[in-house]
Amino acid sequence: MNVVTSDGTVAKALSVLDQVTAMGRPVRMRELLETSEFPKPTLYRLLQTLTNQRMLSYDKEQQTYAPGIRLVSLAHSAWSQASLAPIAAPHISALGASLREAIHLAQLDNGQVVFVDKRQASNRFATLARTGQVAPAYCTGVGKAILAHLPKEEQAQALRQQAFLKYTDATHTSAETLLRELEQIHSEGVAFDREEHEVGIISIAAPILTDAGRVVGAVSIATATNRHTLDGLNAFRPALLDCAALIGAEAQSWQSPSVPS
Amino acid sequence: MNVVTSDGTVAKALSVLDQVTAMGRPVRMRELLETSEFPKPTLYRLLQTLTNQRMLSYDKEQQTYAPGIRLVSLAHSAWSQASLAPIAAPHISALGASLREAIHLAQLDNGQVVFVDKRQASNRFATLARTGQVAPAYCTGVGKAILAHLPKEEQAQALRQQAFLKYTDATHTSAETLLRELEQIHSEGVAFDREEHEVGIISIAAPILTDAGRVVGAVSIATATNRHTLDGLNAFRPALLDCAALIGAEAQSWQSPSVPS
DNA sequence: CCTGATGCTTCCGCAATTCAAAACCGTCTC
DNA sequence: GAGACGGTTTTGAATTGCGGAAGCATCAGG
Repeated sequence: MNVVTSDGTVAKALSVLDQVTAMGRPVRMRELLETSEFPKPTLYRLLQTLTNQRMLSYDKEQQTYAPGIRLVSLAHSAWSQASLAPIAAPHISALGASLREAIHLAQLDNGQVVFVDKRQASNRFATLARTGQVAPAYCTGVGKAILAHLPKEEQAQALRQQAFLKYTDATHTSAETLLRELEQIHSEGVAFDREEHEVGIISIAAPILTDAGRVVGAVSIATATNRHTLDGLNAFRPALLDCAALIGAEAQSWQSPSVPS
Repeated sequence: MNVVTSDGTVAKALSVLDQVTAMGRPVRMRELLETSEFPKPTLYRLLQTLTNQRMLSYDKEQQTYAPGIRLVSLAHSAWSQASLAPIAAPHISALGASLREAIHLAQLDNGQVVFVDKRQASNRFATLARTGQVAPAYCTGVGKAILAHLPKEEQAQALRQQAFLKYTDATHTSAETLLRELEQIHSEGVAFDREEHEVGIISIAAPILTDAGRVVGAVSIATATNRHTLDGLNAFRPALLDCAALIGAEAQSWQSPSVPS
């Protein structure tokens, strides 16, 4: 069992891909070079390869690289196979319809929370736009709900991956205080986001557990402080837990994260 | 300038990734091995690498591989940067609202059409394109609209990539007949899908052209034969062309496909 | 024009990765 | 217990990837 030995060329290529996508706009090689750990010709070759593979698209005029459309089609398969979204869809739709608030469905990936589906109460157009977005686990309702129900080993691993940046006054800034809350969440069965990620945004989240007791994701009801108080969110608790239970029952077995030490 | 020399390990890894996603369900190594061009240990190593990189997820119980959630988050960047969707969103929403039919927004990738956004008017035909889905170019409205407006060189390249499988009685089965229709589409400005991909489904599509005259995608209005006739679709032509023009105007410059010979 | 600066691209010898045959191991079946 | 089947590991050979250094464009300002 090899350990931290990041495997080969593929890893390097993907790291470059990550870097490009993270920029959030078309970038020139120069800009990447500043951040990159790779020397110029290597970076160049990797960009070439990724472009050939259509994972990146290259604008000849501007000499810029941007994520390629191939990723969109790859993600479709991933979304419809590897995510809870297809299974959960009817349930979160029902939940979203019964109470007029935003519903989020999220899963954990590499210590981060990935939103795999959303239901927006007000405008039903913005839904897909935000699917796939990532957020830190330690300061979101869904993130904490998942973390709290992770097996010890994996939880420790995940906690080590948290950055503990202070987004707001309420953000946890250390593993210790977070861990204390996680224990409480574990016993209570729901997690709250108390404006920890964004001021004015609160949520109540419940973990999605399989029969075997494994967490596979979380659902949350998110709202704004000018619409509800934290205490007010408690009213949603039964419906939320119900929804999470229904999804969990259908998500029979699920792939394990399989993260090596 | 090396030509068909598919570049290295990254290409191989991605080809395996493609193969897994194409299966549409979790697969065991054995199944992949049957189709794969790689010998067993090589395939094994590539799967390992992809799993380590979280591009695939591995179910220890079932010993199966499935697309990883990392793809979903990667795609978010791709979708919001490399696709027309963000720019086109308001326009296709408007179009979808004014007439109650399904709107599709698509782009070309490697000879295939990738649906980057859609608006469903009624829920009746949920089987239609989901975001990220791919379809052949030669037998869809959007596909033909794009092909018809491609520069000669790229068009020839794209035609070579078509499989010309006969999905229905109306499907083109050769480049010759398709090319003839493409010429007509080019002069007319819109393309029709005459149940070429699926029986009972028709559409009218318009290319999205930049100021420079480059085609960057297509919009279509799709419906069922029991709701409209092909002639009936003509009524939508002005609105569709209008929408396409608006999107094209905003899509200033766009990355070129950059596919080597 | 030249000249220097910047940033992309190519060369090329060295070395590290990748490759795949063969052997090995763990299960499941008869 | 023997045999078949899939998955995993080993290992030497060699293909590939690597990256320093040098080569080009392009664009300033002199």
